[in-house]
Order: sequence, then C-alpha cells, then structure tokens
Amino acid sequence: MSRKQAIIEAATRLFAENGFYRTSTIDIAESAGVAHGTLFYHFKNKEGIIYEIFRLAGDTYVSEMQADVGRDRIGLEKIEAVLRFNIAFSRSHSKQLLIFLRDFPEELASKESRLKALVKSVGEQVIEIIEQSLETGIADGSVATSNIQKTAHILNGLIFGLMHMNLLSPLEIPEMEESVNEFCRKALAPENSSDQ
Amino acid sequence: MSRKQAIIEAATRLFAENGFYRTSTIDIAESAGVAHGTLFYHFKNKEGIIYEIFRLAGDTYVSEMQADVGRDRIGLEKIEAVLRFNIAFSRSHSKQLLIFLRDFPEELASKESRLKALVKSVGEQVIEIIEQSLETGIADGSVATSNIQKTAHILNGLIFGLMHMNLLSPLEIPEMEESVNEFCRKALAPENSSDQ
Amino acid sequence: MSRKQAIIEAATRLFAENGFYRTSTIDIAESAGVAHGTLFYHFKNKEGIIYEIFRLAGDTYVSEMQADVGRDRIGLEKIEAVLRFNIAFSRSHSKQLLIFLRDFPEELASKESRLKALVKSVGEQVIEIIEQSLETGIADGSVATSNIQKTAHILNGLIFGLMHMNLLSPLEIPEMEESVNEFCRKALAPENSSDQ
Amino acid sequence: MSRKQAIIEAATRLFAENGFYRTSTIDIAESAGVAHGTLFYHFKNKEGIIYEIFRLAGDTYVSEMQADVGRDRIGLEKIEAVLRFNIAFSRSHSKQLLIFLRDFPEELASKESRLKALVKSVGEQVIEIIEQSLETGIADGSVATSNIQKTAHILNGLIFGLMHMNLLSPLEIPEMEESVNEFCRKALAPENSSDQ
DNA sequence: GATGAATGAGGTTTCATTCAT
DNA sequence: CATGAATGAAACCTCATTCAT
Repeated sequence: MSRKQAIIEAATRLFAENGFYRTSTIDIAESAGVAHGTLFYHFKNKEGIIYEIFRLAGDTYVSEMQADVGRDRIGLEKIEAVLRFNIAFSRSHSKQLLIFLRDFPEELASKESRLKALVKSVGEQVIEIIEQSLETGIADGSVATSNIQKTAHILNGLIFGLMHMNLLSPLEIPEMEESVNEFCRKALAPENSSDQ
Repeated sequence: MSRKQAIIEAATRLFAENGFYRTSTIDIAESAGVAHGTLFYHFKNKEGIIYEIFRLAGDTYVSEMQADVGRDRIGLEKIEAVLRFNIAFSRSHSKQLLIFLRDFPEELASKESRLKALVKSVGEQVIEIIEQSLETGIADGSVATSNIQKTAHILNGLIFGLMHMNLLSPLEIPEMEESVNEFCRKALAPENSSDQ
Repeated sequence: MSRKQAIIEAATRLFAENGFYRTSTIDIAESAGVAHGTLFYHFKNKEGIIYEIFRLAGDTYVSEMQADVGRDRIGLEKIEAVLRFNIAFSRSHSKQLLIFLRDFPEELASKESRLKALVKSVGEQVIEIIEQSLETGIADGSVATSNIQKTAHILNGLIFGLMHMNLLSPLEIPEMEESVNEFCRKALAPENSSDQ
Repeated sequence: MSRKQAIIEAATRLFAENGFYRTSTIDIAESAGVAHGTLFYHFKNKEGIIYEIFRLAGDTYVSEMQADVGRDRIGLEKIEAVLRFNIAFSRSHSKQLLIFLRDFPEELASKESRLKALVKSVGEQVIEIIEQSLETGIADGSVATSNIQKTAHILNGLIFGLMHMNLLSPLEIPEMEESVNEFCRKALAPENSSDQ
C-alpha cells in the first residue's frame, strides 16, 4: 500500500472515531506509519485529506447508486432501489458517512470551500437520480406525485435524516428498512392502487 | 441584561455563524462586552456555554411542541401540527438549530457528555409526542400505520433531515411545507379514505 | 468558631492535603464555609494565611519545647527530651509540619519575606535550646562534644531530616524513635562511659 | 549544544533560582533561546522537564556514590565515604539538589507520579549502599550497631537534613564536615574502641 | 520522495485580588 | 463585617505547517 493510501485509510478511521477537529495530523501520521512531514508532501493541508476521502466516497456513492437504480425498469422499483442502496451504503461506508455527518456541517456553513462544491455536486446528482426515477414512475403509472422536484427533496431529506439517526442518534433506533419502504410506497402510490 | 445572558446571546450568535470550534472564548467575551475571565465565572468551561444554550432551546422546543400538538383533537391534525411546528421552530430558532446540526454531532459521537444526555432526553420526548399523536389518530380513524414506533422514528427522521437541508444544504431547496404535509398525509392515510 | 478561625483550619487542612500552590483561595473559602471575599477581609493575601498558620504553630513549637526541656536537669536527658518532643510534635502537628516541609522551601529560597524571618527566628531559638542543653550536659558530665554549636546544628539537621523522611519519603520508614535516641546517646557519650 | 540540552540547562538554572512553580515555560524557552513550542516538542509537558533533570542527576548521584564507596575496603571508611560524597555532591550539583529539596515535596505528596517512583528508586539504592557499608563494617569490626536497617535510615535522614540546612536554612550554618564525620564515627564505634 | 525538528500563533482555563454593595 | 460578581494577567499546552536535509 502506498504511503498516500495509508494516510487516507488512517485518517478515515481516526476522523470517524474521534472527529476531524479532535484528530491531529500527528495522530494520522503515526497511525499511518509515516513521518509527520509526509502528510504535507502528499496533501496541501489537513483539509486536503478529508477532501480526498469525500471525493473518493462521493464518486463511489453516485456511480454505484446510478448503476443500482439503472437495473430496475419500473419507477417505483427505482425509488425502492434508491432507499435500499442508501441503507446498504450507510453500512458499507459507515466511516465515511459518519465523517460526513459529523464534520461536514462545520465546513459547509463556514466558507466557500472545495468541500462545499463537492457536496453540492454529489447532492445535485442524487436529486437528479431521484427525480428521474419519479418521472419514470409517473410515466409507467407506478408513482403519483403532485410535484416531482419537491418530492425528490423530501425523499432525499428522509434518507439523510434516517442515516443520521442510525449513525449518530443517542436514542435506540429500531430496524426500519421495511417500514421506510412501506411508508414511501404508500406516500407515492397512485390513487386506488395503493399497496397492491 | 445580565452579563450571563449577554454571554449566552453572543455565544449563540457566534456559534451559529462560525461554529463551536471556530469560535474562541475570547471572541465570545469581546462580543458580549465582558472580560474574558467572566465567562469562566458564569460557566465551568466553553462546553458549559453551549450546554446552557441547548438546555434553554431544548426546553422551549419540547414544551412549545407539546402545547401546539395539544390543541388539536384529531390524530392526523396532531401530526400535521408537529410538522408545522418544526418548520416554524426551525425559523424562529434557526441559530440554535444550526448550532445543534453543526456542532452537536461532533460532541455526540465523541464522549458520554452531559450534552449527549440532554439530546437523548429531548429526542425521547419528541418521539413520545409523535407516538401519542399516531395512537390518537389510529383510535379516531384518521391515521393508519402498521407500527407506531417505527413510523414515529420515520417522521422524526424526515423532520430532522428536512431541517438539515433547509439550514445547511448547499443545494437550492424549494419551499416544501405543503408538499411535506401532503406526503405524510398520504403515507399515513387509512385505506380507501385517503385525502378526502 | 469565628470566621477567621474557620479559614485557618480549612486552609491548614487543604494545604496539608494538596499543597499551597494546588489550593485555591476559592477552595479555602468553600471549605471554611465563608464567602470568597471574606478571606481578603481577614487576611491581606493568600500568603497571609499561611503566615498565620506558621506563626501559631511556631509559637507553640518553641514554647512547648522549652517547657519540655526545662523539666529535665541532666544535659543528656534534655537532649533526649528534645528528640522525644520533636517526634511527638511531628505527630500532633503533622499537618502544619507537612505544610512547612512542602511549601516553605519554595518561599524560603525565593525572597526576603516575612515567612523567612519567621522561620529564622524559630530556627535560632531551637538551636539555642539545643546548645544550652549541650552546655548543661558538658557541665554535669553527661555529654561530651568537641564543638557545641556544630553539634547543635548536627542534631537539628538530624531531627529535620527524620521528620522529613517520616512525613514525605516515598520509602517505607521503620519506627525509629528508640534507635535515634541510642544513636545520639552514643555519639554524645563521654569517653569510657558510653551507654551505661 | 542541542536545543533539548539547552532547555534542560536553562530549566535547571531557573528552577533552582525561582522554583518550579514560579518558573514559567515561557521563561525557560526564552532563557534557552528556543521557541516556546520547542519545549513541548522535546518534552511532554513542564513536569517532563523536571523529570528529566532528576533522572539525569539521580543516575549520576547513585552511580558516583557507588563508585566512591567501592574504593574503600573497611566498613567505617565506606560510611565516611558516603558522608564525604554527599557533601561534595551537594556542592557540585547544588542546583539540582536545590530543586529537589524545594520542589519535590510538592510533587511527592500530591500524586502518584513518575517523579515519585524515581525518587523512591534512588532512595532505595542509597539505603542499600549504606546498609551494605554497615554490614561490611560489622564484619570487619569497624562498626557496631544494633539494627542495620534503622541505622541506615538514621544516617540517610542526617545526610538529608544537613543538605537541606546547607542549601535552604535562613540560619548561618557553620562548616561542619569534620564534625559530622566525628559524630557518626562515635555513634557507630564498637565498644571500647571508639575514636582511637 | 520523505523526513522530523522546529515554530509561533492561538486556544482554554485558573486564580488571586478588587470593589461596590 | 461580609459578600460575590467581575476582572485580566498569566499559565500551560496543542497543532497545522514549514523547511533544511
């Protein structure tokens, strides 16, 4: 494994465990088994490391979701695929997601950073995937909604909120995958054909 | 205004603008117009300030939501009241909510703090309000759901996710209040009687 | 008990437990059950409190030792009385002694303080008591020594060192009272009459 | 001279002059001619500096004393060598000793620190050197004592007390090297052969 | 490509003391 | 007599970043 890769993996683990601010660059270097200065040879600064983590995870996230959704032909199934994929992704990439949920808000609200642009780009692509799925659903009669764009944002918000709860809530959260599917199916069902 | 109150207000503003970690205690003192040491006379440490901000906001949040929901008799209306209240609260207390969304995850995941206990307590009370509303709705026939607890968590997750989007997303978010109500009404509607 | 007295007793306990530097004036006030400001009404500053503790203990130390030594007529017995008294005093006033051993050196070496003058005065009186005892011993034939002043300082140093060991050494110190007496008796014995 | 060495020397001087608590880390850095942060690159914290000072001095103290005592064959001479060595050491390492006498009690009594373990280790080795010297003396007939262990602690206490007096007493202390030797020789002399 | 010693700005916190009441 | 809110100087320590090697 290259030094750069070792740094990314160590940083991902430490950021997920302790948070971006509570992780020092020395911690990362030690954990990666490289010298402190090596970090700044491979990355411009500390933020550059988290950027790289998100760039990689964001690419994977979008392209895998697209692939997953593309397999289904019916609009409602595409929506269900989105929900399913996000739950699966939040398990397979829990560390990256945890970092995103914990440390990104701090970055997002503070400045016009590369990070912000990255998140915006990923967010836009996700919204588009959902919108296209809804459109397909309306066309094939599996979905009814009065406003595609708003519904897409609602679904996106729901996904985000549920991930957040699962990874960060101090409450005991029950296993909800099936219930969420049901909830959305019902909310999106065309009249007189719900749940059949 | 007492110095303690001035500190809380200055801190709320600065935390909302720049984040907890990017706001120094010196900034707070200067902004509040008190000596630096005065912060530590009134609060044990920096965390004590944010704790107090959340304690006050959390109290208001729960008690006002309870009052709001209590006015309606029908279950479905109670749920709509919850949604409406949260949207209104996210406007009236956007600073506190922003701090919560940005800086709490950092605290939450890192240690067993007073803050964590506080969030847990508020979260439990909110879940209970939603569950009771759902129960009322089932009793009066305005709501149908296969699992009250899970549905409550879904609604809670949706609310959380939408607040997050509204306050922190780099995307352009459309005004969605009515759409969210519609989405939830449909998802919770009893069979053969939705939306009439 | 007067507030002033309460302050002295609380400070004595806290200084002995945690040291002068590690004890804050707030700790003292709380422990004494008075307001923080009250300390500075009764004492000029923090040093004034420790000064008062030592003044009281020093007075007691010197006058009781004098009384004790005065009871014996024979010189050697006076010396033994000094040794015995110091061991007893280090038990009855262990807190004050502990403070003296821990916190005084810091003061002593640093400046020309009232504290330094106090210690000097007590030290001089102790040396004089020992010297007079030795002189009595030489006169009555119970003690032999080539130099009274130096022997007095040696005995004083021995007493100090043993107290220090007993109160502060991290080593396990055996009970040595009788051995010390024996050691000194032998060292001070006139020729051909040791230990009879 | 390396920066680390410069820090140790500056700290030794300042601690001896002003005491550990009255010496700030900024003072040390300035005096050593390094940046403030450099202190914390080479030492974990302020205590780490004093620990290093004592570790070095303690090593020297024990190994030189052992070497010194080893040269003599007769037990009584070994004891005299111990006394002589300690007086010489208190001159050659007066700064380190002063720090030890002033600032160690504060540390010693307060917590279970590395420093305490260090002092304990040095103390145990010194006691052992003295005990072995006494044993040699008893075997070769140059020393008599009823209890080796207690006598070792008495001699240790005497040495400690005299060093303390010499370095810290506000009293005028006469030159006592020869008198101390005489005092101890007499106290340790076998019956009927003292001082010949 | 890689290192690690060195930096210095900035952070939080402690605390003895003052003073208006 | 007594209080306690307020102060501000000073303390220790962290840490991202630089740079000579």
